Amino acid sequence: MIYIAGMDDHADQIRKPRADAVRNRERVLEAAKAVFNAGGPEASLEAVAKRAGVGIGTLYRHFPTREDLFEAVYRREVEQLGELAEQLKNAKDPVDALRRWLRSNVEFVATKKGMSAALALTFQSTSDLAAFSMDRLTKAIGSLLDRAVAAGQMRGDVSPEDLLRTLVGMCYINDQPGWQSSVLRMLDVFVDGLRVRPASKARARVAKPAKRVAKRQR
Amino acid sequence: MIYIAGMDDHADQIRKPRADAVRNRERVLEAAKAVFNAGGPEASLEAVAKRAGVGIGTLYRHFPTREDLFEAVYRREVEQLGELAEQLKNAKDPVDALRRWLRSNVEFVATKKGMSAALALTFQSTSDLAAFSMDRLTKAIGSLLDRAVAAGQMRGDVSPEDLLRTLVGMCYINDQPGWQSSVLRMLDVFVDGLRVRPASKARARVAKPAKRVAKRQR
DNA sequence: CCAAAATACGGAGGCATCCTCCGTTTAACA
DNA sequence: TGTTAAACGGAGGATGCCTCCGTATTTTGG
Repeated sequence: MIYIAGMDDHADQIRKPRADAVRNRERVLEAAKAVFNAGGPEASLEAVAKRAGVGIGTLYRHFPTREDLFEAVYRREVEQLGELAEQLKNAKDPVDALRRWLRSNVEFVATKKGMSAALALTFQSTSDLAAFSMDRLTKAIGSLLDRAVAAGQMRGDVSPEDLLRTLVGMCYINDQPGWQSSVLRMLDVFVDGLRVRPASKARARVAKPAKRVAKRQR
Repeated sequence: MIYIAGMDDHADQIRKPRADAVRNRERVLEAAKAVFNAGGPEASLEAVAKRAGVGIGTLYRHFPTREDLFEAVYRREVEQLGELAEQLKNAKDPVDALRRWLRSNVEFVATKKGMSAALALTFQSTSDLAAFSMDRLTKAIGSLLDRAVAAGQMRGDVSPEDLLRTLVGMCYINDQPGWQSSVLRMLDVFVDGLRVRPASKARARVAKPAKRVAKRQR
C-alpha cells in the first residue's frame, strides 16, 4: 500500500455526484408530485417511474420506501415556500409581502388535494418531518413578520408560531366547496387586524374588512 | 295470476337476514378495527379476513371496497359514542356527564392512532360521512349540554357546534408525546369555564383551574 | 320436520403492484 | 482514453387485490 499526499482526508474528498443521478432524482420528484396529486397517495410507483422516464429500479434506489418519496416531495415544497419568503423579503411593502406569502400557502394547500392524505400518512409515522417543516415555515413567516414590525407597520405581540398555527388551522377545514376564497378573505381580515394604523386616515379602512366578514356568515 | 290479501305490501316483507351473515359482518368489523389500529390503513385485507375467521370472499361481499370497510368501522364507533351520550343523560350530575363524554372522545381519538390516517383518506373522498358524524356527535353533545343548561348549571350561550369544534380542534394536534393529558386538562378548564357558579362559595374554586393552565405552559 | 329456494360461504386463480437483484451502461477521474 | 465506481433498467418472485363460482347453510312454506 502506498501513501499519497492528502490521502488521509479521503473522507472529505467524495466524488462529485453523477449528473444523471441528480437529474433523475429531480425528474422522479417532479413526476411523483404530479401523479400523487392526481391519483392520491395510493398511486402506482411504477406509474411515477414511467412518467419520470426512468426504470422502476432507479426510483427505488433513490427512494427506498413510498414514504421516503412522499417526504422528499413535501420537503422540497416546504423548501420552496421558504425560498419564496427570502424573495419577498426584498419587496417594498412588508405587510403586503407577508400577505402574499400567506396567500401562497393557501394555494399550496389547495393544489395538494391528493397529497394531503399522503402527508397525513407520513406525518404520523415520521414526526421529525413535522418538526422540520414547522421549523422552516416558522422561520419564513418570522422573517417577514419581523420586518413588518420593525417598519412600525404591524403590532409586535404576535409570535410567528401563533401566525403559523392560525394559518394551518384555517386551512385545516378544506372540505367545503368555497373554502379557499373564504380562507383568503379571513386572512385579509386577519392581516388587517395585525396592522398598526397611522392615526385617523386609516379609521375608515377598518370597516371594509369587517363588513366582508359579516357578509361571509353562512 | 292470483291476488292474495296483503300481497301488495310484499316490498316490506323482506326475509329475515341470515344469522351467520350478521355474525360474520360483526366479526369482520371487530377484526378490521384491531388490524387497522395496529397496521395502519394499508394493512392487508386478507389479514383482516383471517383474524375474523372468515374467507376473503365474505369480507368483500360485506364491504366491496376498502373504504366501505373504513367507513363502517368508523360509523360504528360514532354510533357507540352516541349511545354513550344516551346513557349519560341519566346520570345525576349533568356537568359531570358532559365532562365524561368529552373525555371519552379524547380516548376515542387516542386509541385510533392507525385509524386516523385511514379516516383522513376516507373523509376526503366521501364527505357525507363527515356530515353524518358531525350531525350525530352534535346531537349527542347537544343533549348533554341542554340538560346542564336547563339545570341552571351551565351558561347557555355556547352552541353544541362550538363545543364540538373546540373538541375536534383540541384533538387535532395529537402528535406531541403528552397531548392526551394536555387535552384532558384543557377540557377540564374549558368545562369549568362553561359552568355557572353559585354565588360566593365558588369564587375560590375558579383559581384552581386557572393555576393549572399556567402550569401547563410548555 | 322436510324440501325447495334463497342466501352466504370460502378460497382458487387471474391480475396488478411491490420491491429486489444483477448484468449492462454511463459518467467521473487520472 | 482506460479504469472503475456508481447508476441504470427491468426481469421476476412475492404479495395483496378482487372476482367468480361450486358448495354449504339458513330460512321459509307446507
